Amino acid sequence: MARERRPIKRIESAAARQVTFSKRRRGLFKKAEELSVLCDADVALIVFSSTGKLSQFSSSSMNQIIDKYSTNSKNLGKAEKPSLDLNLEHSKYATLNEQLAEASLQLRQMRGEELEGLSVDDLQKLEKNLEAGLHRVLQTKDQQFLEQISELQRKSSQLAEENMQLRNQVSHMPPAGKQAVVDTENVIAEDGQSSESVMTALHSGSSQDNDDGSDVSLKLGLPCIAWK
Amino acid sequence: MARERRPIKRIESAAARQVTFSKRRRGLFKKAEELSVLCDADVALIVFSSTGKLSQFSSSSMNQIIDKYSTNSKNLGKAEKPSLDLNLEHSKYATLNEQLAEASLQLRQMRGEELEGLSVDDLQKLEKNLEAGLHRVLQTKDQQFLEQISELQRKSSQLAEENMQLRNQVSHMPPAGKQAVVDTENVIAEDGQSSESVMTALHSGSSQDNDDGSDVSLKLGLPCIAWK
DNA sequence: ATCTATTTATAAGC
DNA sequence: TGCTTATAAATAGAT
Repeated sequence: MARERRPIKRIESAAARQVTFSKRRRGLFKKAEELSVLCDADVALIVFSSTGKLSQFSSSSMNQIIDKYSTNSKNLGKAEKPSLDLNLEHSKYATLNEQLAEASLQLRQMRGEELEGLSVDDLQKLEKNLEAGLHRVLQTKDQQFLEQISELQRKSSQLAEENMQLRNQVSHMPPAGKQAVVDTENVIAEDGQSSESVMTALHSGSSQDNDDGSDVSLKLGLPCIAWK
Repeated sequence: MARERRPIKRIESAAARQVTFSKRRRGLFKKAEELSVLCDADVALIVFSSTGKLSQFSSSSMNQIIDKYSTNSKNLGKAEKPSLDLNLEHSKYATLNEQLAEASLQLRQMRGEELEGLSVDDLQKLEKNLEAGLHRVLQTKDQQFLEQISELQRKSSQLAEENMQLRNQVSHMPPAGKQAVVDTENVIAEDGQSSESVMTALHSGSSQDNDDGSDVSLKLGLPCIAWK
């Protein structure tokens, strides 16, 4: 990253290694902190230099993060670290409990429960939040519908084209002789379907939907109002 | 480091935060590994995203480094933790953590964030919940408005009545002489105000609102649309 | 995810 | 270590 690229290999010169260590360590810690602040992440960084010197950074309590890590990575059955004192344990537990209670209350209130204690102002904020959330949910749903529709239209076009080709093929067949091995499943109605009727084409074709194997997951039971 | 410097402050937009988190996390992990290789350092990096997801890097065994860290940072031997069911503690803790994570996710989703993984069915359930919640919130708000209106009307009537009595009293006063000790409170109105004009009565009377001391908390700044 | 304009990080040299 | 500078990387914002 500088005058010349340095290969990522162990630096043999102890002096150069030490210099690079200092510079890069500073950069690494800076980036660690920036990540924790910018993205509201919980970050713990422990570095032992080759001489054994310890440096550390943690966005919150190092012990707390390590504990969360141990729990989270479910390396259970570790007799390793009784390092946390009981008070810390308890306060963490209490904190979690509080957070959970708060989150639950918010959830219930968003569902319209336990609104008794709220002021008109609180209610209006809640209303705004709900409307915003509802709006985003509807947008996301619409987007999914549109994607499914596109996919269906693509498939329909493809089927229609196949149909056309098959029809063409049929009309060029010798009028008399019956051939034993003709796969009648793919023979198309003679009057043909217009290109506007893709949905109809799709439905009539759905019973023979053994095409390219990709899966269209439209669920036909969905409310029609949403399609308007 | 890019088109524009980004202030090192929490990124408010969840989407932008997620994008930046991904990019910077990758960079951070890369730098951590480079440091460990170039400088022969022992590095451990633990990152929990704001959504609680764990990422980790360690140049050797994570447990080994954590162990080394505990030893190194705390010579204060704490052999005290009598591991009273450490596993039980951990599982309770883990359960709480899971519940909190679940509740947080639900909250974020109700606010319209992190909808990416949801199916159309999920989205429709969410939509129903939001609509139901919104409906109840609106009902509650309306109810509070109605209560405030009733209270105001009650007060208005009362004021109107007092007003009537006072007016009556004035009209019965002898044009000239002033009487000092007459008890005017119980004099009856001769020509009262019609009962429809309570609001007018309220407004005209508000400047002399030194009545029984009960408090009407209507906030006049509230949006009028809500009153329709 | 991919593409750039910029900002940062940093390798060398002192 | 600290400073300077040329250059390699990282990355913010847009696509």
